[in-house]
Amino acid sequence: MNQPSLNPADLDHLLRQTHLFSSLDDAQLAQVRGGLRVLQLDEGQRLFDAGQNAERFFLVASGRIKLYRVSADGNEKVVELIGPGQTFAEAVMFMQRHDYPVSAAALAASQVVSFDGRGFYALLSDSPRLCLTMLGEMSMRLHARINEIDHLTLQNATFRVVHYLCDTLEENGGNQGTIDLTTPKNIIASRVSIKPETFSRILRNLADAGIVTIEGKRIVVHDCQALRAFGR
Amino acid sequence: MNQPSLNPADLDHLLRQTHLFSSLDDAQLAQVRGGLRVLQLDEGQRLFDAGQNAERFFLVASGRIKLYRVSADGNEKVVELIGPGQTFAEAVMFMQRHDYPVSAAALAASQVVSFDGRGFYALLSDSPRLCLTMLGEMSMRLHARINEIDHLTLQNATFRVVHYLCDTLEENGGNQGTIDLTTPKNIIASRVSIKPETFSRILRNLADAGIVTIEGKRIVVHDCQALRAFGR
DNA sequence: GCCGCGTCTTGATGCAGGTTAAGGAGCCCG
DNA sequence: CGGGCTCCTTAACCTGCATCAAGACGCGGC
Repeated sequence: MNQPSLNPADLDHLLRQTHLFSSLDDAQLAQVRGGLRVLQLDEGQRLFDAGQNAERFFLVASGRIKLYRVSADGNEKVVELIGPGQTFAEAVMFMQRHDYPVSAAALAASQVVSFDGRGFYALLSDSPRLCLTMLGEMSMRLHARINEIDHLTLQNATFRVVHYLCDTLEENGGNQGTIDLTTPKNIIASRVSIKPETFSRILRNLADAGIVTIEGKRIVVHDCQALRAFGR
Repeated sequence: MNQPSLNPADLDHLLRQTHLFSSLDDAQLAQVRGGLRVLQLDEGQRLFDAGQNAERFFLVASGRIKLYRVSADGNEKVVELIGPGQTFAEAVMFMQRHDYPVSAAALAASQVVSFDGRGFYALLSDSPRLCLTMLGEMSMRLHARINEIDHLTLQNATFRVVHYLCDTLEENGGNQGTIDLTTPKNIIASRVSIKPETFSRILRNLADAGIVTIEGKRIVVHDCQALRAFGR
């Protein structure tokens, strides 16, 4: 629960390596620093709810955040998983209706830095370079969403699982072939839009086909080629 | 096929009422005009394919364009329908991989204006106001995509049809209660991610429930309230 | 150790929407 | 008018994934 509060040096390092802030000069960075707050979140703690008025955006320092939607009948869809070094909810600043389109909650104890949207908007309005960085960031997000829609409508559940495994494989330090599921399986299932039962079954199919080995929260991928090929 | 080529006055009018260009001064608008081309597309004609190198973005003057993806096994998903006055593929300019994420084709004979991406990028890089307009535009798109993911994962087919009907109802001149389907039903079906047969069935359900009347390509909505309520 | 609880797996059954197949309704063109 | 399009509808059947229902496997607390 009580992590040591982010020290100034670490915070500085975090800000400087955040892509969104990469084009800022010292004065601008100082202004960003002026409006920030550091939050400690317990496991399960909610950060904001969909529909809530959005004045701030966020950067994860440690832990893990889920962005999700809940339907009228209580079903939950995890839209995105956010890890250390990643920002979220920046795009909200530009929306006509000024509120969060998703909810956010901590999957584990987390440290999150929040920034003042208004202040950052001011910064944007006289720094074209910053704007272009932001535009780049947003077009990446947009593209990712189009891909997700593609996967939901043109591909099946197995494909989505395989895709998720390959993705986390290459972002978790190269092609070691081993994936440590930091995230609970039911959350991953929701992320790829299937039920936990189905996720379990699909993993077993992959194991039965000799493509992976499941050891609890550790998945060993034997044949990355075959894995990609397995989804359709 | 041979529509009269867009005359200069109409073109001027079109550019001036396009939201994306709303903040431009005369000099900037002149620069935009310098890099544009007017295209005449026949029904069914493709404008670009997914994966193709993207140097231009577009504005529809007349007609109707579909943006879509095709899966390995030949299935097609219409991601968006673009009508007169709307722009598309602007976001592509900012992507690292510089190519279209979707394909585009004309659903009917159309006139489309295309713009030079590089030139516009230059304009952006010294006009923060233009950047902010662009950011607003993109965050709207992003939000729309999140909603679509929500609808695909948390709502059912009937909901999506109802939602589509309500949307087109209010964008086609107020709540008259009558929708003229300018777009073929199989395209609409793909847009809401169902098969034509299912679309047909759902419309009949709505008709059987007395909520709408179907007269070929014309749908009369009797009770907009009940229509909204019918999706779950 | 043993209990209690949350996560994960496995099997049996159900159902929304896809698939297949067979007309019907326009509509263009001879 | 009639034949051949393409688009749409209807009906019978099928299937991928959800749902429901039991366990099994941790793992922390005492």
